[in-house]
Amino acid sequence: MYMADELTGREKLILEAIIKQYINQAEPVGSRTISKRIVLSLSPATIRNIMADLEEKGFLQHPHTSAGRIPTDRGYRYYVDNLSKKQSRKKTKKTGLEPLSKIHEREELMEGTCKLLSFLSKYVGIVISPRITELRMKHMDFISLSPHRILVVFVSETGLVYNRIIEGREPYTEQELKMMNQFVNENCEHLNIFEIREKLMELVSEEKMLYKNLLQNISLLNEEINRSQIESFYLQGHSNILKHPEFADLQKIKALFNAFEEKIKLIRLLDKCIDYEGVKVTIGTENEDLNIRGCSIVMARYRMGSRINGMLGVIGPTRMRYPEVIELVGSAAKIIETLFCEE
Amino acid sequence: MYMADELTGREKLILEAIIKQYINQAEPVGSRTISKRIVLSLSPATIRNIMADLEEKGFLQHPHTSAGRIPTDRGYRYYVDNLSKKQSRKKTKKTGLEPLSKIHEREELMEGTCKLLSFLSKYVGIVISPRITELRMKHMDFISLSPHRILVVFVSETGLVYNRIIEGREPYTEQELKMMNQFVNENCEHLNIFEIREKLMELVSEEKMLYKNLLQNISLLNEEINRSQIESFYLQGHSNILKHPEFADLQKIKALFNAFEEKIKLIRLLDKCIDYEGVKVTIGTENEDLNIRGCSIVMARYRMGSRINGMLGVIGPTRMRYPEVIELVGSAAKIIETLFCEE
DNA sequence: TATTAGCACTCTCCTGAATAGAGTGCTAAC
DNA sequence: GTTAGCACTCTATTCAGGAGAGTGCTAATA
Repeated sequence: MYMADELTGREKLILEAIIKQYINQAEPVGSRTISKRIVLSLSPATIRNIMADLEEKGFLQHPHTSAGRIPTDRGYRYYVDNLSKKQSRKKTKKTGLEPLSKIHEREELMEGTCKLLSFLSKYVGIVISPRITELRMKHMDFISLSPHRILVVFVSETGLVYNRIIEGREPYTEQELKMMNQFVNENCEHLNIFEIREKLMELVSEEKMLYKNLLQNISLLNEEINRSQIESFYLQGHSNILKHPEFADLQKIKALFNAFEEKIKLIRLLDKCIDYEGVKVTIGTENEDLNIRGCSIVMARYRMGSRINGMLGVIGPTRMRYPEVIELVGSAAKIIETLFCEE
Repeated sequence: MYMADELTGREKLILEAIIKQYINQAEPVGSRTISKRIVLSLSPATIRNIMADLEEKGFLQHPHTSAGRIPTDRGYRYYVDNLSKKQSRKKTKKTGLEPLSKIHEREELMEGTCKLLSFLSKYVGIVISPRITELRMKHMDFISLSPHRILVVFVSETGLVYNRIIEGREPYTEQELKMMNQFVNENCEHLNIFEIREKLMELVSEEKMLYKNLLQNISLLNEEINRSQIESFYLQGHSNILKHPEFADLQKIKALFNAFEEKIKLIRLLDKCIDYEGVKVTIGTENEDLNIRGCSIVMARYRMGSRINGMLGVIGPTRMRYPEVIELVGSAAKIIETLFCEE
């Protein structure tokens, strides 16, 4: 799939110059421009020859005969993998993410991170909370709302709070709830939601019938767990995307905004980076979702505690300021990690 | 401001016909079209005369000399107040909101309502949860996360859950927390968050020093309360708005999407309907926010229990299917109310 | 052999003129 | 009061022409 034709030093230099220029100006880059910009003093004619070579190899393309070149997705990929890395870590200057360290509440932190990602990148920010299934219990409450309905509050060791209402066919007694509460909080610390369910099973087999109704409905929790993933999804900066000239076309805007509203699809798309160490960049057609063609995604996962994964990142046009955004996303992931670890 | 010139029966009929036609077709309406559509058999020339009258009175306008008429904001207002009402309640046919009655969890219900509002209206749906300050306590939990941080879970009588983390300068003991927990749950049922704070004040003056640190920081809750309003705000159907021809202009889209991202401003805008009984319609320039010019808002508040107010509604172009949307929003408010009352 | 200058060629974008079409406003007749 | 007729206005579309940007190729040059 990925042809291994290496580029000469000069080709690399020119490819990089073209991409940088295009990222800044959003217009096809001509040979004259590069001839002037570049350190090597080469005439436009020479540049043209090299450009033709780069086009043949699939790194550049031509909107039409008499226009300059623009990078292909493959061109961007080469740039991200081979050309942009050196400069990316110059000094650890201000990232702009500093305000985050003052937030101590999950929802607020997630939303705040998302806003900052969008604000600093000028693209669209995404943050996904850790799944509840990855969290270990610190405290759990079963609160009676009505004889048929229990509110379950789950607090993780990392301080994240999830709440769900479960609805049963049979009524519960306050008595039952109290016992549940006590049992779970005394016996289930450090367990995740599945393990807690196991423990409850054991309890029932010991003291049969006492919790019959309760347990029957605890299994409902499982269905609910899946849904909770959707709720913990943050997307910010929709209007940012409109500032970029590649989205001057109404059709493209529509397609993209449709994609943004299908949270479930987006989550699936992003899930693919969950095994990836570090910042993952997905460029244009590397994404399967057709509505997202023309866009790149820069994502990183973050860990909370032992193996608790959430994700955050940025979506923008393929013509993205990659080095800057990659660093931003990386820093954000690190900040979130340290914020939740220090407790 | 609002001139009281009444319209003749014929003028009303024609104004209504023009507005209906324009709402459907989104194009300036000519005299020929109306002449054919209308029950009265009048020639285009006569219609033109009446149109000129309506324009003089401020109900219609002319994009340019040789175009048909389009309604002014005032025209829409007259239509909504005087013309559209008769048909609006024909039969209580299916609203499409039925799936809501199966949802029993606050966040899910709010988001689901918002999605349905947007889906059924084809405009943008808005839902605002009740303020925590309006809610009465059913249960409250103070859970220790670390010596300096307490998670406060507040469950209202209506089953809404809010959680906040408060951070103190002085450390708390588990002991103190337990006493707090017990005291609040035994003495503060049915109270709102402010009243609970009062009660805690009393407690401290009785048993001085014991809860010193705790109380000092309970006041922090107040700051947090304000912020919580922002979190309970749902907006859905951004891409719907792009389907309407009045938003073919990129500038308009940008302005509107900027408005959508400034949640706080939006909330303030919508707050104005909180004292209004029934469904409130705000048309075009009746809104102060410049970014929202060209849009109408149809909102209704809903009550949960005694005086607990939330709001829901729809934002769309001034060329909106008012009767239908007004009925939709009204039904949605009623459904939410009954869902939370029956417990 | 690599580089460069020169030049014809291609394609886009902008402008202005011409034209068709929709709908009005006015006048005079019914 | 209503209507037919007609001149008029304004928009939207199409088409041709010209400027501009940038290429691709060829032949000359170092």
